[in-house]
Amino acid sequence: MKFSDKIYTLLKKVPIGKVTTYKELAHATGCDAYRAVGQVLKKNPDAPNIPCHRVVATNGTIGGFNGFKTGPNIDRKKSMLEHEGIVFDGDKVVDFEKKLYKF
DNA sequence: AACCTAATCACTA
DNA sequence: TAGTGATTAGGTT
Repeated sequence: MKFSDKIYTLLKKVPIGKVTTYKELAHATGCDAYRAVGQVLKKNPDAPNIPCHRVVATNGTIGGFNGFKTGPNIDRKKSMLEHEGIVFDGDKVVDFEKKLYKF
């Protein structure tokens, strides 16, 4: 429970207009459980308070969302991020490293 | 350069 | 205890 709880807390700390990666998130928790992060987010116990859409892959791509590696859900996520101030170039984030929230 | 495979960690049933 | 997953990195073609 510590791992997931940490993930939630960190994610809530991410300000609007910023994004984070699974790797950074995992490293912030102390483990490199990239996949575990996704697992925890998938469960998403506090969806409205946890911006899972601000979590992207390490290379800047969205990676996946809501169990869909690609498709309409991804577009939905992109729209949300654009609304937050994040710009998307195809499936990649523009100035991703610049907008990456560092813990 | 692009694609595919294997490895790794935590969580759920 | 065993299986799964919203990934990542590396090697191969």
